[in-house]
Amino acid sequence: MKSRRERMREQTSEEIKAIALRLLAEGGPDAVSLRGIARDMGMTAGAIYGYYATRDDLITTLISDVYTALVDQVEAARDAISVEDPAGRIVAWGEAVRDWAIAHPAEFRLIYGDPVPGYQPPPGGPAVAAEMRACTGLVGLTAAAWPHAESHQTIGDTTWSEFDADLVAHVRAVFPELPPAALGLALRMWGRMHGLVALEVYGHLIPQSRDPAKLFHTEMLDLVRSLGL
Amino acid sequence: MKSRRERMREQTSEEIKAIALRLLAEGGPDAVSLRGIARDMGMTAGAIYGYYATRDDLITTLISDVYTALVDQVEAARDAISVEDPAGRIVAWGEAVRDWAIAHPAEFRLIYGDPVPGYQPPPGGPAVAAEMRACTGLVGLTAAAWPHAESHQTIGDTTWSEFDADLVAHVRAVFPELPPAALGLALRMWGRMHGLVALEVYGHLIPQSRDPAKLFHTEMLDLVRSLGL
DNA sequence: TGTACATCAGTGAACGCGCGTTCACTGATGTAC
DNA sequence: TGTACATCAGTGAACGCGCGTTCACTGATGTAC
Repeated sequence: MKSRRERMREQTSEEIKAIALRLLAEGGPDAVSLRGIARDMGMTAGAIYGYYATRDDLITTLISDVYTALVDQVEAARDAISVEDPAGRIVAWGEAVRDWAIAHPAEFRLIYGDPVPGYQPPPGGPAVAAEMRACTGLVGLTAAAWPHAESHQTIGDTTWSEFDADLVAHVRAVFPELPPAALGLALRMWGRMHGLVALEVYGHLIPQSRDPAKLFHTEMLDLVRSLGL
Repeated sequence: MKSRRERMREQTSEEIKAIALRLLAEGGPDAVSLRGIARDMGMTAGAIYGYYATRDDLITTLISDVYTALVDQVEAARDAISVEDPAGRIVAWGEAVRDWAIAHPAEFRLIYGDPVPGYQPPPGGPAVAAEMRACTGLVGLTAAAWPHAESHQTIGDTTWSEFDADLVAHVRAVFPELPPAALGLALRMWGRMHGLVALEVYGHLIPQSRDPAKLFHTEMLDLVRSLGL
């Protein structure tokens, strides 16, 4: 049973994060400062140290939260499509990534770009757990598509040693039948989903394309087609 | 005939940029400040205003220079391969992008990420010219591959209206035979080359892959294969 | 129910820092006679 | 060649700013009797 004080603490802690995200969305990475957050909350900057040990601590929490939200949404989009339709699930995953990125460009930059001036991420990265989930999600999609995709890939010379040992152990435990080339394919799919979205979010696609959504959709269709689905 | 003073001016102007780039490479975006540059040059911060009207002016010049250097290198890599080998030229282009990015990660971030805290790019973007060159280069590669690629693409419902009018005018002038779907393909190729490189430069691939170079190479081979080359 | 004490969230002032930018100036370099 | 003047690159001090972080404190909220 949480005391009133505990509940208040949690609420304030959440409010700090919420306002930090709002400042991020409104003013970009530079706008996220302890003083700015405190100002917006009607507090003193020093008060935040009652909730986060340091500015970078807060940023790390933010990145982790945001990455988790992204993965939640992307997994949900995938699960809205039947497992009988691996191609649909891949496309849904990709489209969900883009939809989220377009809806939350500042958060996308926080995760995949330079987060905030002077920020030093903790060893292992600020959002290992969420990134791992994203990665295994992609491997799952690849595994489902592999029966069709295999014949379209050059699998001969790919070895497990090209990948991180922990990742390999995990993948082989969950999908014992999968060859190393499939893991490579999963990472390449990640790159393919990331590329156009990153270009668009950072403003490099807008001068060229009037319909980035369609461009991305075409790319996703081409992706599943190249998988033989 | 340039006077001695003029030559000195140019030299100092170049030195400012060179030191800014060194600081960027060594200390990240936050390290690029007029005071930091002046300190490194043994000058006063105010002296820089004799060369650049404002900090953002300098950054804009920097971005433009760096983007130009990238495009120079990428075009050279392409031109090292015979026009008889469109697939080889595409792969060379992609590999050159990655090689440059890995050799100059800070510069890559300057171009494709958030450049520097507080930087406000000029209208039209800081490196329109270089980006246009990159874009037309990709369209050229696509045009060369189109005879083989066409049958592998879904071209039916792509229209010119999905793209920027100026870009379309330029493309149609240079490659009158090319359909709109080819322009879409060029942009998607851009995304495909960008994705894995961006992930790697920003540290999202390293925890997973021990050999990102090979992963990227596989992706490029898959790209030309999917073009029917 | 009322009082005495402990907890602890938040204050406000201060610290030292580095930043972009301005400006009156100095002193070396160039030019004209 | 030598002198008088003009140009102009760079100085150094100052401006106001916002930042992260610390710390002695206040005053409200909770707890124990």
